[in-house]
Amino acid sequence: MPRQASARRYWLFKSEPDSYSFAQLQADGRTFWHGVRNYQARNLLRDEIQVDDGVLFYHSNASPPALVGVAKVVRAGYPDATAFDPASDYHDPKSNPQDPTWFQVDIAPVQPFRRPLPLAELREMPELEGMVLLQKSRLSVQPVAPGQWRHLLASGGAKESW
DNA sequence: GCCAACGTTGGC
DNA sequence: GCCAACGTTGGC
Repeated sequence: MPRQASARRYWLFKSEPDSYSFAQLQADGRTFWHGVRNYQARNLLRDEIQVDDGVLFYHSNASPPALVGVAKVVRAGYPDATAFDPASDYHDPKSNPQDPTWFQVDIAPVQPFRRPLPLAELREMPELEGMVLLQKSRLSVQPVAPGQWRHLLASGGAKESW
């Protein structure tokens, strides 16, 4: 049974554009969001993030750091195989394939913001009071409240839905 | 490049 | 279980 539209949830994924940019996601059409090695983010990837959820794509360590586009979840959490690969930068020798520690989801691009929203500008928006990104948090996968989502899409000139 | 904030590790 | 030391993130 399909979920109610009201059950769709929203997330923010950070990526350094030098390693993986929104433009690259658009070129790829879809990607495996692998390499997350933080337990709080892992819990979201494994337990909370569902197909069709919305994703805000954030460029960290960029000039300026900014929200740059909208993506959607196309596959829910499953084990991150790079953890088992000794040749991978993300190899985790403590992770057991029988009981994986690290998870990933797949996302696909929806559309870029017509106007990227720099972090400094986000900090000025009263609508974003309490947003995880603006708190002292280094979480690379984090929740976004529905009101914040709507505000950000409107501000960035992106459509409400897909 | 600096460095503050944060998360993880490991000795005890 | 505490907490100091260490490594990483990420804005500036």
